Amino acid sequence: MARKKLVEFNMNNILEAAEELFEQKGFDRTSMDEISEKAEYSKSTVYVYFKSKEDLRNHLICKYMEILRDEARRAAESKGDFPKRFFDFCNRIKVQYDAHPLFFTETQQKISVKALNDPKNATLKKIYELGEETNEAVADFIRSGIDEGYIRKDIDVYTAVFSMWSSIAAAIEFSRAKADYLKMRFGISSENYRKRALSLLLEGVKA
Amino acid sequence: MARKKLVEFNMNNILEAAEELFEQKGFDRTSMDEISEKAEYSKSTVYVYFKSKEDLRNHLICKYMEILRDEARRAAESKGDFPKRFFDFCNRIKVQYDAHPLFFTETQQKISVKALNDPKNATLKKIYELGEETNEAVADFIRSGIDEGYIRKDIDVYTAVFSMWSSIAAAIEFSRAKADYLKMRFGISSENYRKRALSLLLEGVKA
Amino acid sequence: MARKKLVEFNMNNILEAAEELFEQKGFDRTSMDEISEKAEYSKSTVYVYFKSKEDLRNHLICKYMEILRDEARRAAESKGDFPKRFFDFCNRIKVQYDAHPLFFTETQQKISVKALNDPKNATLKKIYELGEETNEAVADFIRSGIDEGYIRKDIDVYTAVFSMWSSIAAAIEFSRAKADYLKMRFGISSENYRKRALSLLLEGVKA
Amino acid sequence: MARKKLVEFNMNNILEAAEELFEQKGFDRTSMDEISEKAEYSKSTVYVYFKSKEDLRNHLICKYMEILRDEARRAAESKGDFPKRFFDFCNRIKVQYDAHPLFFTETQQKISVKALNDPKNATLKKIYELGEETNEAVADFIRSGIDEGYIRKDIDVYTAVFSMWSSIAAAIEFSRAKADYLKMRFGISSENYRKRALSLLLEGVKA
DNA sequence: CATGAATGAGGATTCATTCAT
DNA sequence: AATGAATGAATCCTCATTCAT
Repeated sequence: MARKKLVEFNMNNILEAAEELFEQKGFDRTSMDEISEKAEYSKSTVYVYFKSKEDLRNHLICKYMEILRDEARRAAESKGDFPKRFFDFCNRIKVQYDAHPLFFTETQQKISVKALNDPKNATLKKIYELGEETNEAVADFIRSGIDEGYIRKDIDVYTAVFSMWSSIAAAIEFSRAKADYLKMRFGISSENYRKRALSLLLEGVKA
Repeated sequence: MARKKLVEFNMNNILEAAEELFEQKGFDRTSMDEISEKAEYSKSTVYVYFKSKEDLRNHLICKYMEILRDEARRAAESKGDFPKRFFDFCNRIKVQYDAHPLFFTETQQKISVKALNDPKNATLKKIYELGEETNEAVADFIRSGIDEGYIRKDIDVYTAVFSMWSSIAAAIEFSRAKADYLKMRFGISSENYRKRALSLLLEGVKA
Repeated sequence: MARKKLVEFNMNNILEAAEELFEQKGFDRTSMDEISEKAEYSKSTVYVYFKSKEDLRNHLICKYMEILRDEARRAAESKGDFPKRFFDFCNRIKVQYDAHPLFFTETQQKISVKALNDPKNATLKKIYELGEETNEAVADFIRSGIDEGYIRKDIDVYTAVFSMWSSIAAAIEFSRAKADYLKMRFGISSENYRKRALSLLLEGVKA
Repeated sequence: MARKKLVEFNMNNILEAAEELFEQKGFDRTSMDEISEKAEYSKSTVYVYFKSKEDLRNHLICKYMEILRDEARRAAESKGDFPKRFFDFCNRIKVQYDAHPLFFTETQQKISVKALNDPKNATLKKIYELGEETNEAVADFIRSGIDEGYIRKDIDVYTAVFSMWSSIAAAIEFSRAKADYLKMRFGISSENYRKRALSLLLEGVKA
């Protein structure tokens, strides 16, 4: 029905406004007033679609987690030699991060705790599930590197999953947060730094 | 003078109260009322010592940066084989992180921007300088690893400085944030995970 | 018609939900959302049947007033010695109060004023009329006590009507509101207290 | 100190404004905005003096309870024949009720429950204590009527305390709430009605 | 130096009600 | 008849900061 589409359309408008503001000023410093104004709905209408500010954030996290899972699955299923696939994956993640600056920050929070505290919240549950699916996909990706013979066999897959993931995130975030500084102080471009840093990571798991 | 000591004493009391609250509830969610109450000073007295809430935070960052620089220098000057010194360094950082959960979060912010915006602010200037001193010390540490022959010669020192540092931070933070999850889901202790993740990092720079 | 029955059925469902909520949380603290949810109708449907929240309350008052009038008439027409009939009446009122905790509160409000302000409101008019019918019935009841010789002849009937009625209400309300307190502090049961208090009232009109 | 007096002065101004508004529009329908405006303080200042709207109400209840206790003690200590003292007491209560229309409503609530739920709240504790002191004073008053021989000896004192008190309240409230109606419908003045109703009550305890 | 008092400017959330379908 | 959507107006409460003493 057109009904359903309209609802989705409205929700997306609000989510987009919220996302942009959260990115600019941070969650706590963004007011529902600002969100509703930016989204061009009345404040009460925002509350029709999202139970609370926190709910709004959780929906965003959900969106990020979906992207993340999809990228991870895509990487796991991709073909080619491992280093190439690794850099491809990192680049795609970088693109997402550019599009959604809160991508990492929000994605790495202790959602599990939240979910346990409020077991009725469907969004939180979904976030948890998406996390599991993502871990599995990244694990598959690592395993394919092992099968290929690029990654050494004795590595602990899940340690690698988390360690790689958090280091990749750190490298991407740093390359962006300190882009100006890196350029000014060491004459190195953000992209260049990122490549080198990711290479070091890759080196760490090589057979 | 006793004057000076008293001032320092009071400032420390307030800073400690603020730190504890920022750690527990986050900066934005902590009120000056709560800080003054916890520190057992009147709210106005807090304003005598710190110009604003933001000023309070900057003082804390300064403290963290000093710790960080000192640890980095200590690592650079330490003796022994590189892997041992590396893990020693990481362990000491971990101890600091346990003592100050905001250690990384606050330390990695884009202070540089702040400093440029408000060039009169002595605290911000100091933070910037401490950052430079720390980088230098970590660079020395990496160089000593190269001299020793453990780290490969062709590595770019400053890439390694930042990459190592952000990955170490990521590993330590993750090991703590997800301790329960790691235990429950993979039966691995936080400490154990951290060791493995840091080994991977070390592997990445090995000659 | 089936139509009419359906309408009545729906109205009753809504009224019951509203009553329960008003009793639990008070009129002002109950929202139309809650009422519609509890009644399992959409909020807009509630507005189809009742013009406003106030209208909902007036319908409830009407219901209470009808009950009250019927009990008063029943008392006036009952047979036996006056004290017996008096306690019977009080007991039945008590039963109604237990079933409808707002029975007294709502019933004793200054409806008359409301009615004068909005002379088009049929519900308010009905409330006023029911009030008059009730007074008449209670007056008959008192007169029957005089005829029987139990109540002294020189009493002013309408003073007795109102005085008795408001004191009975006070005794019943108090016996319930303070049941725990009476038990704990004086070891007297709610029912026992009520009997004694009502006896004192009866004593006051005895010949 | 002048300090303390100023504080008390401010609190009283706010309390008076709140009382007037609560009387006019009811507790739930009165906003903190209105109170602060009427009291001519900023809304935040109101919150400096009273923790919440509920706190404001509790302070008012406290005030009423003090008045009540004082009147009860005064009655207990008064001299003369019992009926005279009884009517004197009722008249003084009536004066207080005229001055504070919420006197009865607020005074008769189930404070005990509140107090138990929030044992740290000093105001609630005080309300409870004042209630006890009042009961004791009214009991003394009844006992003095027994000693004098006016009230019959076999009466249960505490039943009489509560029954008398709630009936007196009911009579006074009714005489005022329905003053217009009584005049219009039965040609009897509010005062006249009250006297008769109170006489009936007195009759009920006579020896 | 230390503090009590006072406040303007929000800030999240609620709610009765209307309207188009 | 029944309802989903939308909202303006409130509502309670918080908070960083200033100022007089």
